[in-house]
Amino acid sequence: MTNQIIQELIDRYVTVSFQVHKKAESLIKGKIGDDLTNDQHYILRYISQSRECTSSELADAFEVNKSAITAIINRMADKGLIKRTRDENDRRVVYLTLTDEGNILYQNCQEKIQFLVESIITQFEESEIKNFINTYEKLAQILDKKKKEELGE
Amino acid sequence: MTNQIIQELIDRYVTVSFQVHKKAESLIKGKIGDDLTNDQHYILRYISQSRECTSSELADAFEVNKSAITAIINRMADKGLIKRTRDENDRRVVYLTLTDEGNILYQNCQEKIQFLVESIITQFEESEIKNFINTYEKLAQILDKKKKEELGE
DNA sequence: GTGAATAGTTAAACAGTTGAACTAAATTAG
DNA sequence: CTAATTTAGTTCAACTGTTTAACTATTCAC
Repeated sequence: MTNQIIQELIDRYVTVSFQVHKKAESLIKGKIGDDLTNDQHYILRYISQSRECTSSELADAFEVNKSAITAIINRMADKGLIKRTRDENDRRVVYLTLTDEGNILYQNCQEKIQFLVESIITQFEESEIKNFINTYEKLAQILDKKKKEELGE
Repeated sequence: MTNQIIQELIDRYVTVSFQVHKKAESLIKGKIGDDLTNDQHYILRYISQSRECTSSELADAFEVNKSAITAIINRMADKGLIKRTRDENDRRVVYLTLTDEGNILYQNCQEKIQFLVESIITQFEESEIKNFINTYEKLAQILDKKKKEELGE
């Protein structure tokens, strides 16, 4: 690739990734409504998909400090959406689970988001969207490696 | 596409887009350092690329309220990075420009981010990354249309 | 058993966001 | 030409998310 082509690709990538993220967040927010923030919805998703979810795991996945997770979980626990349970074997560990109320709210939002994403994905050819997601996943791996490199320096 | 395939694609997409966004933000933050937030850096980028940038335009691009932009611009103007200039023809309008200091800081960060993105992009075959960005841009358009549909309802 | 590591919390400080109320200027409609 | 409406932007209160540093409580390693 020539320098010029690379410059152009960088510019297009930076612009479009920003735009897509902002637009997607905005659409999802419209679906979720005022009961949850997007982050909170994603945390409910993460907890419901993980077998034994802890604050540290969330902090890792979200790439934020554990205290940021504590704050979010506090708010959601106050609203009765999440329950904390101490591990009896290692009493430092706290497992996070959805309450019934949290689960109902999550499923409700999830369904709407599912519809939204489906209505978007199905506008692409199957091969195009599959290639897209494949590259996206490769990108995630590369970013992960990059992150570890930077930390290792 | 069968329902099952669609479900799987939705799940992969939601997961990977979240991951890539978090990882990319985290890497960029590492490059920018403590002088700017990622949002602030992107605002500098936007202003420096736009000929006559206003708060309303930024609010539109960022999909947030104008008052959110006012708050960000206030902080950056206080730090001497951005200058406000009233339009003499339409005195409601305020144009935003970078100060020299703002421009130097921006260029400095921009260079590092450029290197970062380049080191990532060049790990893909030219055709793969081009296809990826093409689909990404198509996605941006679809999301835009979707947004307008939702507003129109 | 003592010192280091781990899981999580707390508190202060700040960035980002919303919604509503506001100012000031421009546009439009009668 | 005035009055009502729209537009650009700001202010304020309230809230979410984040970081950093200091802290508690527990477990691990030697």
